[in-house]
Amino acid sequence: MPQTAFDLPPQYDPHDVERRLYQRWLDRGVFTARVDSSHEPYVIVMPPPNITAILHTGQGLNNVIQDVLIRFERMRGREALWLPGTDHAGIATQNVVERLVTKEGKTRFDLGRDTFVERVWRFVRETGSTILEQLKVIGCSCDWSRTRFTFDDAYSRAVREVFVRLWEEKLIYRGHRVIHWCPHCRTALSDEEAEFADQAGTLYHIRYPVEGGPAPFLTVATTRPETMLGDTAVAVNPKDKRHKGFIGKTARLPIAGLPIPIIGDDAVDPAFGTGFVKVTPAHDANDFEIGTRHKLEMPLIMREDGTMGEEPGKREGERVPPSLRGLDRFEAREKIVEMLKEQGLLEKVEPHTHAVRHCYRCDTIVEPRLSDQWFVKMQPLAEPVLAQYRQQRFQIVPERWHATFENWMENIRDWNISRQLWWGHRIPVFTCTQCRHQWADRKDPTTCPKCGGPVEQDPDVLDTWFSSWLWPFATLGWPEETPDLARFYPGHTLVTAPEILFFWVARMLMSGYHFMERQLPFTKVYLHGTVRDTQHRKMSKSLGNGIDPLDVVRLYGADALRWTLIAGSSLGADVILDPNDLETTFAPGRNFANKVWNIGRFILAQLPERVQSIDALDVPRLPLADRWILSRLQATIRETTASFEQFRLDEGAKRCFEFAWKELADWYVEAVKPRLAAVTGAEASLRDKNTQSLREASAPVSAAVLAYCFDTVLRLLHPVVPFITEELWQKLPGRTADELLVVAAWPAPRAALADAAADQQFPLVQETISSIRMLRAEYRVPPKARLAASVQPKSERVRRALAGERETILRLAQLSELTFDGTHSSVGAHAVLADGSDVFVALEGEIDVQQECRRLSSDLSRLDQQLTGLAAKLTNQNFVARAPAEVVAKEREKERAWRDQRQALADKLKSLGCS
RNA sequence: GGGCGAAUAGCUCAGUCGGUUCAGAGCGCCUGCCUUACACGCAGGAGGCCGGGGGUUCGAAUCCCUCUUCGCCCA
Repeated sequence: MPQTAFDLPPQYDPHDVERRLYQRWLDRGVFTARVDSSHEPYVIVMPPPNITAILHTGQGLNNVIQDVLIRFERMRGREALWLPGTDHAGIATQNVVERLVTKEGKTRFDLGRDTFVERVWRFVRETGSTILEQLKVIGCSCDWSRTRFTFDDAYSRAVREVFVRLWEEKLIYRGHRVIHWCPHCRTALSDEEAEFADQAGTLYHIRYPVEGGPAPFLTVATTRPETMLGDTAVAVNPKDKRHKGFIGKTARLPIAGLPIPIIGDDAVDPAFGTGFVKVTPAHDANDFEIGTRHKLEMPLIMREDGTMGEEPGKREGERVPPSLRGLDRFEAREKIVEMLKEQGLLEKVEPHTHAVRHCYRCDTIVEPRLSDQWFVKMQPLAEPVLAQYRQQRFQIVPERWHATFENWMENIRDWNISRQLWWGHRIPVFTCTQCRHQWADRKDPTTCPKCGGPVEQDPDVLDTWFSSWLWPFATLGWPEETPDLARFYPGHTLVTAPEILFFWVARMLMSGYHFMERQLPFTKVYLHGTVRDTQHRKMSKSLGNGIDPLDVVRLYGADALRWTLIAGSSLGADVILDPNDLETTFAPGRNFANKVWNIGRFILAQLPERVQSIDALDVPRLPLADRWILSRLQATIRETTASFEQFRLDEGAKRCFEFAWKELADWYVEAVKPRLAAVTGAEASLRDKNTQSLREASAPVSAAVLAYCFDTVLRLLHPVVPFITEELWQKLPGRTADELLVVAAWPAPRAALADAAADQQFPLVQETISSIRMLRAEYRVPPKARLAASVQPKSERVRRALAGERETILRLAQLSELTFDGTHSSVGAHAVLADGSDVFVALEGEIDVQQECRRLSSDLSRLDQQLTGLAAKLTNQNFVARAPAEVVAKEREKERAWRDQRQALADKLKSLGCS
């Protein structure tokens, strides 16, 4: 097979490669987990994105992390299953489709429930898998044959089964209480869905006249004056001495003009506002508690859409005056404040910043509202999971989430699972219109099982999270006992953002434990960071500070995107990207890919058709450079593997970068060029027959080493940058047409190739070369000028190491001559290596002795400073006595080397006649 | 109000067990190079009181306390 490496373009073009390779992986079915294999499974379930979603950078990060892990474990021989899918996302989807319907000039009410739901299904069929297609573009190796949707028939059966079981276990109940209501989405929300946001508001101090009290009026402070129409009491803390005389008296509610009692309740905070609190039981959760204790009336004074008044069909006018009826709650607020002002009842207003809950889907301010909803009793589900956590049966990484998780689990609150939506799993609760019997059913009943009367189904649907909390097993076919379920449950790692730790992760742990015979769905939860802009603001559509990952793929390639995301996020830390400067943000990834490409281009061009196996080499007899690079590779394998195992993906990626670019390309490749050239005949300047034969003999060896190193580092890099590595790996000699890197074996370190001596000695070669290069730069020696140099090694061992790499030093330092006897002509530049070895470069006529003196004495004084510090340490009895012997020994060794170095410098200064 | 995290080079960040020539990387900057794998590159270089203060220790970027600034979560 002729080498085609030089046909490769000098710049890597990802677009050509990515689509083709991804298709090849798909065609070969390498992402499909086999249910019948003998390999131990490794399972990740993807956090299902909403069907309305298009890929943003945060999801990019989330999925690339999962892809790195799944590719890593797949290569390690596990039966890897990465299960993808989408979430039907009740509120979000209903909102999106409602907007589409609005554009058509209609409302969902015009269409009616069935037609609207059919319209949503059409939307799902048309665009529901957009984001999954986008994941393919960035290289995600999901098992697409197992793609699931939380509204699939089978999945829906699981949801219903879970509801009915919980019902039977009496863990589902009907609650009458104040919940979070989104007037825009017209549905209830769970505690988690109603997010706090600080808001600059106003505190209104309002006077309520008092009948026969200690004062003509009292003053309440509120941020929501419009709710006063629903007040049924004023409360004070009975311990509040200021207001004691008021309890038992009656206040007259302004505007509504109703008498309301003044009551005492411990829940009132005397320090807030005036100490008087208006009590609106139907529109405030705390007031509801007070109202319950005092058996107060609880009138609703707003409709579901957030306008003032009672619901249509209900009695109007009792509390909301006609002038306010139908007004939006915020317009009503202004109007009420105006009315109060006119009546002289507005005492004062002051700015007041407070946390207000907003709908997590539409950002509307949530209205607390009294209503009937279905709740899940959570404590019985949470308790055993918390116990499992404390027994370390699963782990949250990074550990700092520990307290947050425990705190939430300990104080878990019941979960409002009903949503007043049309798009979602219909709640399977049925009521007999005749005998009022109510029950949950796995099948849709036609008649009441008790009396045979007609039945009605609850009109509401379930919270979306009530289906996604079943994701790890409902996706595998539960409640059926499928082979997939038996094989791939429980899974292993869950990768997600901390935002949904409670929404989703905690609940999955609970449902898994509860419904899957006490088997937790995964043992590791990796919570990664958030993608932010340079001002540390979360990327979001509304801020316009997002980065479209597909733009990045188009401009820089998928590998560049992946590289930036992985290398940029250390364990659990946020990733900062600059949406205004994609070049600075993503060019490093592209540049690295290009570097790998060119390393490949060079190596492939050098390799013969048949390359020796690394096992065939007599490793201890190899040149130092070979032994060194092989040893560095073993370290790279070990460190990268360990990093990936601990989710330290950035570390693993950077270690490979270091090896490929710095160690392999910058040093080893450069070092072996002469040896390889001897075979290709490109460099004919061979000095003698001995050298020639040595070079010829070592060319196949260098090829073997290069091939092994490159093959291995491609494997190590593959999880992070799958495309370019696959493309190059397939071009290595000896590859058969059907071999794929994606399923190649993860490298194992070979103990025989670790070489501590080479690790120590090659850096001397590097240091020699660097010091000569430094002198060249210092004296502005023209790049092409070849110089004569002489090194006086500190020891015989060093001499042998340097002499063994004489050719390397000659080439990389651009020398014409190199001796190891330390002899030198009169004029030249000097350097001293860390171990005290002496370097001299002949620079006839170009040397400035003054400059030479300055440089060497500055080195000397730096050393002196270091030595003084070190001496102080070593003469400190406390240090010598208390520090570990090993540390003391190291310090002594350091001192010895520095003294040698210092001596050599001093000698040089003397010989140069520096003052 | 309670809790968590962050602060290290101009920028974005590593620094895991307190001790290695530990003060690092990438980008940016300066100097010189198109050295036939790569200018998306090569070689050399400048640049930091490790946020302030206090403490523990033989020894602190690293552990403790405190202050300042920023971010997040929960009520």
